[in-house]
Amino acid sequence: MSTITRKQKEKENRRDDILKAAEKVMQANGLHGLSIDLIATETQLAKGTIYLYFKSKEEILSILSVKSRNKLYNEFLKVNKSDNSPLEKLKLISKTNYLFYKKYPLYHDLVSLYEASTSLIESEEMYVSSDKISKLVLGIAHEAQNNGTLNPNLNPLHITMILWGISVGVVQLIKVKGLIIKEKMEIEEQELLNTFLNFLDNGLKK
Amino acid sequence: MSTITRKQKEKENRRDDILKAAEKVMQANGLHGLSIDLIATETQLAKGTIYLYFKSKEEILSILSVKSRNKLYNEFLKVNKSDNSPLEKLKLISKTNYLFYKKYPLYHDLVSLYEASTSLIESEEMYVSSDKISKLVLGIAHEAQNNGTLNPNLNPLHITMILWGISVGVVQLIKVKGLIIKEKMEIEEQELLNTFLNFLDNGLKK
Amino acid sequence: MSTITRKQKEKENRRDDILKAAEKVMQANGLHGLSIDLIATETQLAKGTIYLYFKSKEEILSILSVKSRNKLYNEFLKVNKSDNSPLEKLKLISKTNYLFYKKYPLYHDLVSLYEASTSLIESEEMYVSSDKISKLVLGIAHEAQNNGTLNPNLNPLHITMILWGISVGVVQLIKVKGLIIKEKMEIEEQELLNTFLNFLDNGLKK
Amino acid sequence: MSTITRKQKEKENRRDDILKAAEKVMQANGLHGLSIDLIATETQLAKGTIYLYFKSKEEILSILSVKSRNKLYNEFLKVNKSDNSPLEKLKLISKTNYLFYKKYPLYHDLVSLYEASTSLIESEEMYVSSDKISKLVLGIAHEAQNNGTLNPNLNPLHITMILWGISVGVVQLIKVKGLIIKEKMEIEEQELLNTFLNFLDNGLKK
DNA sequence: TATGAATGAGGATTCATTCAT
DNA sequence: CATGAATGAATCCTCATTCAT
Repeated sequence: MSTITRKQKEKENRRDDILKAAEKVMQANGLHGLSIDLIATETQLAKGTIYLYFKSKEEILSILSVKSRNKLYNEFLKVNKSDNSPLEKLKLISKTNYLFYKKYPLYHDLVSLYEASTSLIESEEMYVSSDKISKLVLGIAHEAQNNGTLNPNLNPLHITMILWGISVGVVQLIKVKGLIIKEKMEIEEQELLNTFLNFLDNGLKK
Repeated sequence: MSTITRKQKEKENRRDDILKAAEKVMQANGLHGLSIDLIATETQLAKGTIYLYFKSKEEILSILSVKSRNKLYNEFLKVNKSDNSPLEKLKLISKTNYLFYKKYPLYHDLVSLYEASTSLIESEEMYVSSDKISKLVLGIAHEAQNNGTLNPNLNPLHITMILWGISVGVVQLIKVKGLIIKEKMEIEEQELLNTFLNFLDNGLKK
Repeated sequence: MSTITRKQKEKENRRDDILKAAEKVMQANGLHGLSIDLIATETQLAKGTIYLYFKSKEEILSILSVKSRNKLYNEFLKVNKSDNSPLEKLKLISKTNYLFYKKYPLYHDLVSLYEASTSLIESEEMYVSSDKISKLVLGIAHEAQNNGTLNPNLNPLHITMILWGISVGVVQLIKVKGLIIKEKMEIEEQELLNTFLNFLDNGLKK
Repeated sequence: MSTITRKQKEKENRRDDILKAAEKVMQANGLHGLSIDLIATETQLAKGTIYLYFKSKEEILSILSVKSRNKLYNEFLKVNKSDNSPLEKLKLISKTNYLFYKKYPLYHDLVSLYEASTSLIESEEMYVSSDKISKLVLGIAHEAQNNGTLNPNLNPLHITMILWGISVGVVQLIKVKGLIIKEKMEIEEQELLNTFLNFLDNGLKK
């Protein structure tokens, strides 16, 4: 391995350390609780050093957002590899998004950060990570169209985007209104999800 | 008009001026770009003056959020008064939410601010303005259930929440991914909406 | 009664109202919790009106401080009129200062405000109210000197000032360290006072 | 000297610079005239820099208050090491307090700040620095009790507190009324002090 | 006289980013 | 590469006082 590559690897490691630290900080303090200071403390690096590896705090957030989206993508891949029917898979995609939120709340927040705000720079990587997901879902939607199980009124490309939008929306709802839903309306989260999946089934199928 | 009422009216006007200025600032700088300083500049008032009319920045945001939600509520009321079938009304509620976003993007953001964040105090007014909407939609859902047009798998209360979640989600999607959707996917927003409404129709009906 | 005098009387009343309100505010919020705003609210007057009767917040404090000192003076007068021996009276002066603090904590604070800080303007009235007390005590000290009960090493004028200084000092101590004295040192306030009075007796007598 | 120690020393120096500046500001503007802005100006540092060394304005005041009390404690220690009788020492403690005020008026104010206000946080250090003094004086009082020179009516613990209270009180008196005492009463400060010490002697001894 | 709206100088604190070493 | 001290713009909020009506 050449010196250059080794150095690059070391640099990569440092970057990873910093990103890991950033995650840790956010896990403890929430998305908005992230500060360069805290990352520095966590990594035992100097504040200035962080800036040798990332050009801004926003870049860190961007990268973590991409990572989160990739993680989610992997979950979606599993769904796609399962031997469910295309239509079933579409529903599972949505359900998986919910489960992802329950399992990795921070990663879900990071995915949403980009999905639901304009605060992050539009990078190529960002776009790719998002597009990958779209392509995957789109493939499934096409299958469903081809085997005639998808409601013919629903353009596969359109429904791909919509599925994403509403899945994010429902999780957002649960996240923010969860307490009210549970305590004032006495709705169990699980049942709400089931109703949503029922509705989804209804809405998608022929 | 008595002096007292005139003075009250003037005070009301000032409050309105400040709220208008706050809106203007947010229109230019985004929800998070609001600052008392900018409001002061915009209104040509001293910073301290703002505090004669509102006790904190948060109060301003709260009020604007409630106002926005009430505005949206009024739009929903119109839908409810129309002579469409309950099921049709549910769809229209969702569509109206989209139209509201197109017409008053800032107000839509303000509605979401409360829906999607924990940054605002939970005031009674806040809750009421939110609850009013839920109640309205729930009423329609019950009608749809009663006349047998709502899919019996869908609990009216659940579907009320879900309808809200997915409507917000789809608008979020359009807002954030609008450009990509249009330029990279060549989807017309209008058609996307139509597909969504089709999907909604399918999903809700028996 | 001429119009002028009536007006003056009304003016006096207003001043009194304002002063009363100021006291009330301070009773609730402490010396530093006084603000023109709160006085205005309490009196149901406009803020500007306060300034028609007093030229500054400081003037209000000054006057209240003088009043408090006069109130204390009256207590001292009673001591002087009692048929105790001069030496006994000197001790009673000090004890009375303590009792005054217990009975009217606010007035005591107001007396101290002037005694223990440079924040107030030196007005003639201020001086007089202070001087009156000195004169009174000085008279007693002279009596004690004349009847040979006062330690001849103690110049009456000097001891007058010292008596005042240490009396204020001991109350200050109790006020600020009261809790520590009681809880950590397990000293009863009453006993501390008794020791002080014993010490005083010892220190003053021949 | 290792790099680490040198850096620490530099950091210590900066802290000292800031504390010195704070003292200077207070010397000019009084205890309440201290502001971070003025410290920044005085040190030629940016406002934010101050916060690198101290977490709040209050911390600065706390530290200076503790420092002052420790300085006073050292003066008291000298008294204790002298070969005066215990009773004499008690008087010297009080006199030293006065001399301390004359030599370091600001430090005296800072000692009093804690003694006479509730504005500072009760920190452990704060308490210790105060307690140390009490303990010292208490030790002397016990000696005086044991060798039979202290008036048996005076509980040592009580008299310790009282001695502190009256010492502070007399200095307060001189500080605030000094001018009046001198010009209107024509009392020399020195003689007033002597009378006080005489009184003290009388009061304490058997 | 009375009002009370308006002022604006302060004041404390935070934090992403830079730069000399 | 690494450091971490320094920056300073930003931000919210307070309150005694003034002044036009």
